[in-house]
Amino acid sequence: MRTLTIGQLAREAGVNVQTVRYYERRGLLAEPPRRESGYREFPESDVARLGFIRRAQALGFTLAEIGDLLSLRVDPQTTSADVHRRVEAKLKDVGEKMADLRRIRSALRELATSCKAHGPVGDCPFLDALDAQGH
Amino acid sequence: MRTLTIGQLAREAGVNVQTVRYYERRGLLAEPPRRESGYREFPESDVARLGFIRRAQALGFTLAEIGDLLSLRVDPQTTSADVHRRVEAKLKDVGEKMADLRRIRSALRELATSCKAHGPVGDCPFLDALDAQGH
DNA sequence: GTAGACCCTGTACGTAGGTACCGAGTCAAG
DNA sequence: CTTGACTCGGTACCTACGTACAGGGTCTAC
Repeated sequence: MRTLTIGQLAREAGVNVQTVRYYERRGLLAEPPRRESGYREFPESDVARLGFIRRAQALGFTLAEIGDLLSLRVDPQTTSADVHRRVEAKLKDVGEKMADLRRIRSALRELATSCKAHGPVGDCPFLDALDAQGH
Repeated sequence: MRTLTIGQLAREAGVNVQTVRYYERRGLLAEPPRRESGYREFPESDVARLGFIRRAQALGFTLAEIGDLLSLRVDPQTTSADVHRRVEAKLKDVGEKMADLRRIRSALRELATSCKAHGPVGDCPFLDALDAQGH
């Protein structure tokens, strides 16, 4: 299997080298094997893993939560029921985020179509829709 | 119209007083009128505005982006076409976030149903689905 | 008219998530 | 076998987003 140095990994994932080391310290990336010299040899799959971390982050998950998400995959210490409970909790989070996004989206759409109608702007108070609802 | 002191606003919105002042400095809340004494008098609508800010933040928008979103509503300096362009850009962001959430959700669901099947956990490498796709 | 809760400004401190710099060792190409 | 790019670990620094504290004025209920 092809392996990557930290620099190659960072370049392919679009993050910087220090960030990779930081994630390793935080436990988001497994500690990779090393060459004699001490150079890390990352599996290629870590490119995708970094991509996941970045996307999850952009959705407002903290690194701790992302660690949770990633650890859900294999963790021989925990029971099936336990995993299931954690998955359900994450699904609830995700559902709430989706609902919020849908509200923002529909307000933006309303803004787009309504303001298109009356040429010069000036009063397009449609984003108020966002404020009004929920929580 | 009923007005709120900073403490009342903070309590109703579930944030702390310093945070309200911070948002005001950042331009996310309009500077409210003051009493003789210098006490701020917030309109009640700022409760909702704070709620919006918090929800948008939980979706990974920065305060600067949230400021953008909020300023889309009324800004007499800008043209209709300009607003429209900015709205479209935000819609694109939102669409990408939704897509990412959908992927996370479907991976979580797969994890939930698959792991339920084989009692003791140990190897449930389904979250890999997340890594594989996109971007 | 005073006690306790609240507000003012200003500045300092805290946390999450990186990012940069250092001195030293490693690697690949010419 | 040297040169330039890369890597190592360690520590220091930075930005975004708050949060706390200090010293002083205000409000309201008794």
